[in-house]
Amino acid sequence: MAITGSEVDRAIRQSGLRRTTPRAAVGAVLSRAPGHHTVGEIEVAVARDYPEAASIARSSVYRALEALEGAGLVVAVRGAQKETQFEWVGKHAHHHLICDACGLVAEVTLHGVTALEREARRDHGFDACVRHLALRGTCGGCRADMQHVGTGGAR
Amino acid sequence: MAITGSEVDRAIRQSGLRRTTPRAAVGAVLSRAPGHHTVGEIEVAVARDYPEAASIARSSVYRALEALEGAGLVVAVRGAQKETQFEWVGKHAHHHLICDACGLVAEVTLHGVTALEREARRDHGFDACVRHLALRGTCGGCRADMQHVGTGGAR
DNA sequence: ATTAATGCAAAGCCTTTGCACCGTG
DNA sequence: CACGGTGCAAAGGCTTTGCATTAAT
Repeated sequence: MAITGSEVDRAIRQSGLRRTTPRAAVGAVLSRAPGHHTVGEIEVAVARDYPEAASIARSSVYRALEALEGAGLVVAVRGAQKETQFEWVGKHAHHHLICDACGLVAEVTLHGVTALEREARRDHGFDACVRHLALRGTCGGCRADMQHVGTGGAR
Repeated sequence: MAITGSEVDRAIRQSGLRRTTPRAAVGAVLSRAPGHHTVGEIEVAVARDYPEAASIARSSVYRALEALEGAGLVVAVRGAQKETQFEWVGKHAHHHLICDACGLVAEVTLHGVTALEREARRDHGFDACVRHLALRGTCGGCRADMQHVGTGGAR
């Protein structure tokens, strides 16, 4: 016990999940740090922020994330990198612009996504759930740089 | 050499890549079978369709896919499943609606995506490249079924 | 003839799983 | 008190990498 992130705790319980130390700690860490995080990062943050919780096994972090994801409190982002990344789901869905050149991750709101969901439902009878959407591409700065280099390879 | 997929061969060369047997075979197999394919499936298909090519190592399939992806001829889809899936990129970008309930994959065209790219560029100066977009959610049929079951879990 | 890609095999690494013990409801 | 979750450690499986050889330009 302990680790009373209050808000997070409530969210966990309201999802019908048992409030356990690993889940509370993982939830607290993620909710406090917006953005994408690997399991390793989460494990370190948990150990750092909750030394009292002593040892939270890595497998427990995985299982906690699985539970939280199932409850819709966390989204898993399986991107280009091998390691899956996780992110706390805030009030409203938001979106990320990930630059393949410099790795920059901009957090923005794309209104077009709503239109997209509507289109899927109206034209295809599909109930899309876009809790999180990441668009890959090139940010303005890097695009300018590429002009200098010339024939940039791919990736 | 051999395996003259003509069209695929040309695409490979025009991308500035060397046309090698593994690349040509992998490209031919993918271009002939629309949809997502795992490395294992591709390996089997290559061995089946090109017995003449004798042995194409699995690592070569991986490297060929990496090269083709870098050239923009193939897209990698890292979804919920552990195995990465690959797909040949046809003329126009298309989109997939993946039902989390029944696994159905519908291939559709979402015009809203273009608007989304425009929005990213205009409002955020970001040059998004959406070659392939998969929307997860629930298809019409499964949504109807869920009414019966009641409190459906997630995933 | 150069330079890069392949094949083979072994290592890597993230993730999952089994089982006994402990915490939660 | 019963059930579900946790810890620990080992297994699992997809992917990557090193090096000598072979193919492509």
